[in-house]
Parts: sequence; structure tokens; C-alpha cells
Amino acid sequence: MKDVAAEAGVDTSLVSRLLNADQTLSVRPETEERVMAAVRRLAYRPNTAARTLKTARTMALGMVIPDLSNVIYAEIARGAGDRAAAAGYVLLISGAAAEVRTEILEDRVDGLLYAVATAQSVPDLDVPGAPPAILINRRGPASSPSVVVDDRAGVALATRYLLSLEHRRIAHVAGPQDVDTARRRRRGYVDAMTAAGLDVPAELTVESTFDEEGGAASTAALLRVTPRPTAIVAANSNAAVGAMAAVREAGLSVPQDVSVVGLHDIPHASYLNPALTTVRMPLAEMGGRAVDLLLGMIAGDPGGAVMVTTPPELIVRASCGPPAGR
Amino acid sequence: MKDVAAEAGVDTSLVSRLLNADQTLSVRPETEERVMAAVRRLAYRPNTAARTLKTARTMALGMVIPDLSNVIYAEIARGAGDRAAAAGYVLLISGAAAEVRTEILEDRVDGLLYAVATAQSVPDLDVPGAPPAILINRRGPASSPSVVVDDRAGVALATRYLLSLEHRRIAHVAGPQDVDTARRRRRGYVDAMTAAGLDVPAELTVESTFDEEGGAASTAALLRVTPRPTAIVAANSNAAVGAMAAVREAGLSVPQDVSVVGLHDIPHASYLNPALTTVRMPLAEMGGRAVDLLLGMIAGDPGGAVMVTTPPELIVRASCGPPAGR
DNA sequence: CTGTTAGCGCTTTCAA
DNA sequence: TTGAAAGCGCTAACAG
Repeated sequence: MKDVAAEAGVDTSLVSRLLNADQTLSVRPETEERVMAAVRRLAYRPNTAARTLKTARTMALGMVIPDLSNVIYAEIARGAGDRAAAAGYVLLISGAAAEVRTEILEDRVDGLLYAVATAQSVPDLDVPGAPPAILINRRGPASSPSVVVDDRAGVALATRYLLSLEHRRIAHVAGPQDVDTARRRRRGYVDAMTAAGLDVPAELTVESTFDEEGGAASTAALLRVTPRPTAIVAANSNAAVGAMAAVREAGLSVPQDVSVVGLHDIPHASYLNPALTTVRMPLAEMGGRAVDLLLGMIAGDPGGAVMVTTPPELIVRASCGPPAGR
Repeated sequence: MKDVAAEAGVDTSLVSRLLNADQTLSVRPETEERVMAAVRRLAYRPNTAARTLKTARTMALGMVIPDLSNVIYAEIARGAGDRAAAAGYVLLISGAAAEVRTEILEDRVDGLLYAVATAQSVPDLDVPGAPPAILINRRGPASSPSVVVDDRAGVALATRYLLSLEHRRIAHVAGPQDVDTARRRRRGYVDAMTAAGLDVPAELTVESTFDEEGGAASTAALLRVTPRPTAIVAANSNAAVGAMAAVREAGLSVPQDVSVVGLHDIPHASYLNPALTTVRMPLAEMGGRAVDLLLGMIAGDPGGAVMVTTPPELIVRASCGPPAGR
């Protein structure tokens, strides 16, 4: 910047105010032109570290995604990244779970988004000295800041669809019940069943992890129940993929013997065999809203627990049909 | 740091050298103890921006992944992140393709990893003033720094497996041929075919994108060729998923009518119907090697074009069988 | 064994 | 309309 100032024959402070579009400044147009020309000629780019040191703002937001291989985070990150960019921030993603790395991240961002879906320990938000942080797709203790989608409505929608197909023995491959997201999904299942006047026998809900392996294992267990369930609502689509595999493994077929629905419309869904019926959730929007909330907190707002209520959307494909014998 | 120094009754420079484990320093144990106690009591954490400003090193590495929804990048990033952490660096991932954001990233890292698999324009490496950068899973012009795996060997392995099953009319769903990775994969197919003394008719290779949709479209075209191919080697596993869908769409089945192999052992592979036979590539290792190379360049090394030669591994599942009529 | 000092590149208040 | 000056928090060369 010193070079630019010298080249333009002005003081560095003028260059700085020009570059930051300082409103309270009035410059002679020719001076401004001279400075801008120097900036271009020298290909000047401000030093982020110096700016950060001076202003105490990094203009970056961090997002922690322990499970980068789960594609739904790609969509959440896309929504978050776009919103951050619109506000002049960069979104920096860290794939690490390790608390150490999170601490290192903290020093480089003005705020933190935690996308931790599994039962992993919830990070301590509101650590003194650390930047504001919020949970994405998960709620924390009390009213700690968070943004979630309406999981309950999503799973209820899936379940109602199965009910409309005349299924009555509908099972639920539930997510880990120590995670609120999984609990809300389960509640959506129970809601829809009871609203239809049906019992919700305990043996038709099996808790599992959020992955294919968990979905397969719980489904295998479910298929041993008598009378056998005719349909399965999986807590997410990876588990649904596992569920379909388990149905085949048992010598049965989807959807003739067992129908399967998954939550989250993953890219593979329409290419599976059979194509997986899913419920699409507003994931990108959740990412965007999370950034809004975080930006508000950086500005001094208290935060809060947000739910994105954009209605889930049923994507009907081939993995569901009427129950056998109908 | 000033507070810590005051609390311990020493100078800040001593605190700094203690915290950075300065070897040339000898301290009285009791003094060190006093400083460390102060650090703990005040929960002191150094200011990254100030340190960066002073040392001109961020101790961060950036990784640009335009397509975060492609799970293979999760594995590459894991390998890169672990290696970076071992060297005392944080890996910061950006999901953005936009050049603007890349520029912003440049200011925050000591080096950049570009994981751009598709035909998107190759970023300018070696921009004056910008930190060193290398390409991952892709080669650039001339001998610009890059790290790739042995795609040619991977696809050749897949093709040889099909040959060992007695297939002769083996088709290739190729990736975009303006991407070197896709070209090398294609060469692997041609290698294996010619090594077996077979012709490689042009109509049995169809160029497509690296996703499910592309795989499905090219396979549909391939199935219209007469005589129809009995097996397909897909340039990656997402395309293979699309290929299997297209085979079914044509009223045929995998592997009875058409066998399918995919490159990259994605998590879904073993849960597909049928389970997808794949070739596992050393992706995490590629990420790690990329970090090694980049770290070397940061230290002043010239860089170079690296290929990870760890042998690809065939994962046999259910999507391949002998050709019909055998 | 420990302290002094200068300065990294920028922003911002105040003065001219 | 522009410049001077202080200082953000740290490191490193040098002095004591």
C-alpha cells in the first residue's frame, strides 16, 4: 500500500479510505483516478492479516463438517456459501472433528457453523473469547443458537404417503435417539401413525446409525418381526439405501413385499434400483438461514433456535407401492 | 500476551519464545513454570492475525473443491487434512468455483490445492504474488505441479477383470476427453483391450460427463449398438450408477445381459442392486502426497508432476458376470 | 537467563 | 481535500 501511495503521490491513509469506499470522504476525482491507476498497475492486493489485525474482523465464516462424505452437507454448504458471499464473507469449511483443529479455525473466522449430525459430542458454543457459533441441523441444550429444518413434518409426510397407499404395518428405521434431529423424525412418524388412528407398536421402531450399514442392520431386524411390516420409513436416505439392500438380502423385493421411503433427496436416489422415493428438505435454505443468524450474532443479536418451515416435498419414485395382497 | 507477561512478571518476548518452543532459548525452569501458569490462568490464545502479519505465514492450506457433492473428494480431503495437521497446518476447504472467492482464499493460506475434476477451466497456477498451488487428480499444462493416481492402471485393471470373465465386446463410458484424467482412463481401457489382442471399435467408446446422468445417457447409446456390448467399464462410479440404471431402463439386467464396473469405491457401492464391482484408488494417499508436494514448494522446492503408483485394487461384487450365452 | 526495540501492513482519529 | 501519527498483537535480532 505504501508503494501505491508513493506511485500516486498521496498518503497511504488516502489509499486505504479509497479502497474501503469510505463514505465520509470527499476526494478530487483526478486524485482518485491516480490512486486507482496505481492500484491496477501494481496489481495491489490488500494484506488480509494486517487488515484483520487492525479491524479485529476476519470477514470469514467457518463451517465444521465432520462427515464430508455425507452428500447432504454439500447442499447445506452451498446454501451457506452463497449467502456468506452475498454478505461479503468467505465460507471456510473444515472436515475435521478434532477439537484442536476447531480451535485453530476459531482464530481465523468471525463465526462458526457446526454441522454435526451424528451423536458426536455437541461442541461447546459460547466459549468465552471464541467467536459466536451455531448448530446446523441439530439443536443444542436450552435455547442455544441453532437452525434446523422441519424433520418432523418431513417424516410425517413420508409416513402419510405410505398410509395413503393403504399400508398399515409401517416400520421406522430411526436415527440415533440421542440426537434431537433423529428424535424429531421419529416423532413425525408417530404423529402420522396416531393421526391415522393406528397403534405404534414398539417393535416396529428400530434405532440405528444414519448410514447404510445401520439402515441395513435395523431393517434386517425389522423383517424378522411377525407380522412383517409392509413398509419402512428411513430416518435418512443413506439408511434407506441400506434398508433396500437388507430387503433384497432377505429374499424379498422392493416395493412388492416392502416399500421404502427415505428422507433427503440425494443425487443417487433416482438412479437406484428401484428408484428411491424421498422427501426433499430445504437444506440449502437451512444453510443460508444459518449464515443469516450467525451474521446477526456477530452484529450483536442474541441468536435463537430457528426452524426453517419451508414445507418438505415428496418425490415419488418407484420404491413404494401398495402392500402385498391388496 | 502483554497480560500474560505482566502476570508472570516477565517480558512479552520471553512469553513468545516460550510459546514457540524456541530452541536457542534457555530459561530457568521456575520462570517457565510461572509463564505457563499465567498462560493457563488467563486462558491465553495467540492472535493468529498478528502472528501471520509478523511471520508472513498463515500456517493454513487451502483446498478448492467445486463439486462437494462428489464423495470421492471427501476421501481426498481426509488424506490431505490428516497430512496437513501432522505438519502443523490447518486445511481450509472452499466449495466455491468462482475465481473471486479463490482470490480471497489465497490471502489466507500459504498454499492451494485445486481439486477440479470436470472440464472446468484449470486455474492459473503460478500467479505472481499468489501462494504456490497444485492440481489434484488432474494434470495441468506442461509440468505444472500436480498429483494424480494411476487412472490408466485402474481402468486397465477393471477391463482385464471383464476380459477374464470372457467378455469380448467391452464398452467404455468415458469421461470428458478434454480432461486428462478421463483421457488416461480411456487409455487404460484401450491398453487392456489391445493387450488381449482385441479390436477397439470406435462405437464402443462414448464420451460423457462424470455423473449419473452422463453415465445413463451414454449407456443408452451404447446399448443400441449391434452387436450389443456385453460389458461396460465406466470412467467413475457415479457414471456406473447411471449406467446400471440405463441397462434396466432398456429392459436388460445387470450382470446377466450387461456387466458394469466402476472406478472409485464409493460408500454406496456395496448397497446398490446389484452391488457394484469397483476399482479402489488410493485417494486419501493422493491427498496426502499433494500436501507433501505443496509443503515442499512452500519451502522453496520446484514442484513437479507426481503420480501415486500405489496399485489400484479390484473390489469384486455382484455387477459383473460372464457374458450371456457362455 | 532475560529485556529492549523495531516493525510486519493496515485503519482511523485528528489535524491541517 | 489530504496528511500525520498511533497502534492492532506478535516475533526476532540484538543487547545486557
